[in-house]
Amino acid sequence: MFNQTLKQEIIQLEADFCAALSDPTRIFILYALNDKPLNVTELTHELGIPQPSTSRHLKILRERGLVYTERQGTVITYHLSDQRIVQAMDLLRSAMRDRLTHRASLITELGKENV
Amino acid sequence: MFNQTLKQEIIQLEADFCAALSDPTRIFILYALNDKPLNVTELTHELGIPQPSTSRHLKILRERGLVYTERQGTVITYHLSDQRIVQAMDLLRSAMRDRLTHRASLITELGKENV
DNA sequence: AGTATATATTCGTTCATACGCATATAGAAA
DNA sequence: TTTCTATATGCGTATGAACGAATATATACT
Repeated sequence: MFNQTLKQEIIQLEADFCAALSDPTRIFILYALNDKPLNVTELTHELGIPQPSTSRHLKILRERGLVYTERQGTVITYHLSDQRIVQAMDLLRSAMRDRLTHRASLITELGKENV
Repeated sequence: MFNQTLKQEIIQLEADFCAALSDPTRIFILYALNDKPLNVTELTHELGIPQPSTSRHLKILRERGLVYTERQGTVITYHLSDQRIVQAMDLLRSAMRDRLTHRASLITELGKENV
C-alpha cells in the first residue's frame, strides 16, 4: 500500500522525465548542451526557431531537472545537469540502431525469398 | 542538407522511442517484461486495468520496437526486445534519484539558515 | 458450423502539448 | 527614468494521446 503508492510515484516521475525527452527539439538541446553550455540566444540560433519556443522548451527541461541555469547579468546559460541523461539517450539510440539493422536484414532476406 | 535531414529523422525516431517511455503504465510493463515474458492476460492482471487498455499500450511499445511478440495458439506472449532499454531507464532513474537527494539537502541547508 | 477464450480495434470524449504571435519582465547602461 | 538587450510568459488554436465502453477478429475445440 505505502510501497505501492511510492512505487507508482517514482514511476510517474520517471515518465515525466521521459516525456521531457520525447520531443526532437529538446533532444537536440540536450545533445548541444552536452557539448558545451549555451545561453538562450545561442541555442535559438543553433535551433533556428523563435526565441520564445526555445525558452518554453528550456522551461520544461529545467522544471524536470534535466538542465540547470547560471546567470551572468541578463544572460542565462544553460547546463546539462547530469551526464547520465545523454548516456541513457545513447543506450536507447544504440538499441534503436540494432533494431533497424535487424529489420533491414529481414527485408533483405525477404527479397531473396521472393526471387 | 542530406545529413541535416538524416540527423533530424534519427532524432525524431529517438523522440518517438522516448514518447513510448513517457507513460507510467508502459514503464511498468517494460519492467515487468524485463523480469519475465508475459502474455496480455497476465499483464492485464498485473496492471489491474481493462484488457483493451493493456492491448493499446502494448501496441505502442510494439510499433516502436521496444517489445516483440511470440504466439502460441491464441495466447500472445510479449518480450522485452532489448536489455539496453531497461538499462537506460535505470540510468535515468539514478540521475533522478541524485537530483532529488541534492534538492533534499538544499532544503535541509535552507532550514538551518532560517533558524 | 457454433462456442469459448485471447487479443485487438473503433468510437467518442477529455485532457495535455506544441506552436505562432504578441507582450511582459529583468538587468545593464546611458 | 529611459532605453536596449536577453529571457520569459499569455493567449488562442490545432494536433495528438489516453481512456471507458462496446465491439471485432483470431484461434482452438466440439
